[in-house]
Amino acid sequence: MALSCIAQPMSDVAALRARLLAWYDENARALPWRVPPHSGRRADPYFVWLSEVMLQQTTVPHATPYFLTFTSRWPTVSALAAAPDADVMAAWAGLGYYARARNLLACARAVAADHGGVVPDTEEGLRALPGVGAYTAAAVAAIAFDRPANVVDGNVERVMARLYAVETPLPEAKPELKALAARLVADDRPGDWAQALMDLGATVCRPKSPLCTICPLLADCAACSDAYPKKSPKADRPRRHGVAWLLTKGGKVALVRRPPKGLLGGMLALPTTDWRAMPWTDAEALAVAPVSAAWKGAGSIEHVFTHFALTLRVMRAESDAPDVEWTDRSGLEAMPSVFLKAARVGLGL
DNA sequence: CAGGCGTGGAC
DNA sequence: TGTCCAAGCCT
Repeated sequence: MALSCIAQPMSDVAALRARLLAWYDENARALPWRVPPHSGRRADPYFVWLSEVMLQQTTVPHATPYFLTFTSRWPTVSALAAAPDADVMAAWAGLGYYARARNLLACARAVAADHGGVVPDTEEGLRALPGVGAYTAAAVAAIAFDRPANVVDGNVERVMARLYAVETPLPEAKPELKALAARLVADDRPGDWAQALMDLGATVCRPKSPLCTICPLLADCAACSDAYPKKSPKADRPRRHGVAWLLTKGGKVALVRRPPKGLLGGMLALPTTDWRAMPWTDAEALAVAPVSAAWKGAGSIEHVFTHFALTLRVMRAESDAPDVEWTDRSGLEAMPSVFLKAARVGLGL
């Protein structure tokens, strides 16, 4: 991309805002939790909050079916608050970052118990809820309540870094990028402004191959390329090894509930050994098997988490066991993806 | 406050 | 294959 960039004076905030809002009027994405610009309606605060939590570090295509399932099954925050933990965790299975589901339920119950089932309408009130950080509080305040909050997510950081050719690398540049975004916030259409910036980042000012030739902020932009944001090098990812125990009884599989905190916390899972740097020999693994049985190798899977890669061997046996939950094949989908993959391989599916 | 915390898709 | 993510939050 070799466009010539002639950035406007930094003072011309009103013109920049007008250009982006006009672009948004024509190009706003239609999403299930949204209302179109100039519709005269506000989005349901529960829908906005739920969608924002699901979209944390998660793509729109991945989150959308979960959003539709949740809102169909639990149409209000009070309905969600009344749901059993196991139902909500199972419905979240596959979406990742399971602390979000635990906090989601805690948040819904706090809203039901402490706020009469009404989502708080200020950044401060929202920020006090579990799982609601600076970004989500600002996003809900702006989008659901039209408050002039500074909504800064990864999209907005990228747009600011390019608009102003910020040389500081991420994550160090975060405060600087947030301050640049704050200069553009105004009382006019704050919800649309926030969504316009994020839509621009998602569809035009993309991480790779930005569409600078059709960008409504081309004349404002100091970069007109993907040369920004600069990024600090990230640490490499270690590998760990584990063994998963696929214990069957007839057509059923034994599942356990993982401890409430930490990796995959609170989720149904296959029993496993520890996940450690050194691969497990058969003898080492069998010494810590959950039950004595005729364990046989049934394959292995690779799975990549945020901060390590896992090689998980699957050992299978037919037996009985105490303190487990027996599930049929359909119940496997209540597990995180790593265990679903392991179960499928072990069962030969 | 740097690191823990998932997943599936793009290239 | 490996690399880089995508609308962050919590401790």
